[in-house]
Amino acid sequence: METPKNPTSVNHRIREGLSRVAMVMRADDWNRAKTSGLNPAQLAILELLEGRKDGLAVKEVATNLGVSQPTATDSIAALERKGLVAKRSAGTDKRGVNVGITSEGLSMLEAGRSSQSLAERTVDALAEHEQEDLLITLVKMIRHLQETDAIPIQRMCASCRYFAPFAHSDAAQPHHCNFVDAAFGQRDIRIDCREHETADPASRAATWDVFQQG
Amino acid sequence: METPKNPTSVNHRIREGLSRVAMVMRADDWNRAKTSGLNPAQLAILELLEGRKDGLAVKEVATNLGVSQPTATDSIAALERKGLVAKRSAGTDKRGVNVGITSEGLSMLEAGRSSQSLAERTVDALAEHEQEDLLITLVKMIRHLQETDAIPIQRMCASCRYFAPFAHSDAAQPHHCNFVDAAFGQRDIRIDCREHETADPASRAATWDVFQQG
DNA sequence: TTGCGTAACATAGGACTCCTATATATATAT
DNA sequence: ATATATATATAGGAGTCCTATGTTACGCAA
Repeated sequence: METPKNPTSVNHRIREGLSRVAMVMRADDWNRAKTSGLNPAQLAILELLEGRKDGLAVKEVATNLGVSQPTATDSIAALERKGLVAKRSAGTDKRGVNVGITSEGLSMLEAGRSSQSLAERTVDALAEHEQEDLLITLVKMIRHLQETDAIPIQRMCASCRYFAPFAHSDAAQPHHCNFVDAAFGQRDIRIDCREHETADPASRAATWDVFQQG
Repeated sequence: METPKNPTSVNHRIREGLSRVAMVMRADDWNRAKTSGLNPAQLAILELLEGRKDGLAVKEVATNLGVSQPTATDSIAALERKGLVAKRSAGTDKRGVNVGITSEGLSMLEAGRSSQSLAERTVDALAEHEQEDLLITLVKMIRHLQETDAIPIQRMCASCRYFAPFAHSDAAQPHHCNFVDAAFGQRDIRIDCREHETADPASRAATWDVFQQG
């Protein structure tokens, strides 16, 4: 039994697996980014900003990407040089800036979307029910990270005030979104919805309770 | 319906989720690595080499980490300066080298294992059955990547000649490992087993068929 | 056995990531 | 008002990561 890190732990093996998949996704990101003269960090910022028409503060970019603030400043500067993002000063607070994607940035993203990525094909190879389970599991992991303040609130149904889980008896479309006022299913649960509005902690907890029972 | 990338696609949302989790793991890796004066790339190499007492070629390090060969050379050189890995020339072929972890490298890894990482706690927060499902899903994804030659063969049960899936009727321990000659369960499936020996493609396919039915 | 194509690794050059520490200019609380 | 806290920028440094190219060394054929 000469074992490096308790290999009988499911936890450890899951993290090995996640690392592997993450590695592939990172390599994938390089390929996607490279074609447009970018790198993964810059591409990530562009994609982050795509869904936020009001822009983000430098600090928000940093926390969303899990890097330090100076690093975010660095990458934003690189994108600025290329004309893909632009800074404008944020409303009242004269210290803050608002980083927004430019139309050039949007076109660049659009252009890179052509071919199917390796990650995309890999997920496609899973059975439908596996995809659904994986999505829900990821939601649970991300929610846990949010609620323990490890990462900022993500724009998921789980933390959204418009989300009404299991509001319908229809097994295919049990949930309801009060923003678009429509029923939807497990596989339609959002990870990053631009219509998201953060609910207060108490109602988040209540909603999550209901969701978990399903 | 002004949507960036077909948000109705489960595939896309899963990749959003995986990216999020990957990001957290990367940030986590920085913390783990930092305490020992390393960075994630160097830590990854050290961990890769830990399970390979015979060492790896530079090229193998590169493919296993999904980076270019010069990048692998770079990082290996950084580790060499710190005395954590050592190169010796590979047997016959005088072009090749064998990169192996030193005892200093092993101690460094051991020292960094103390505290529970964020990723670890996140996986722990999942229910047991969810952990098991996630592990199996990851195995499927990685296998798909292997079989399509996107990544080199990983040391998983799925590609191992010693793996006999569903050899027993016991629902808790249906599989059998012919290396240790013991039964084991779904949650014990290995992602990176140091006893792995690659089976030939035909028997891999047959084994996988059986495994998938379970 | 000379020679060509190929394979393994190293080097060179360059753009950037990413960190910590610190400076600068507000904002806010006391 | 004054101290403290916040948002961003700068400085400095190690190292990642790429492409392109250089060195050897292998292996097979003419």
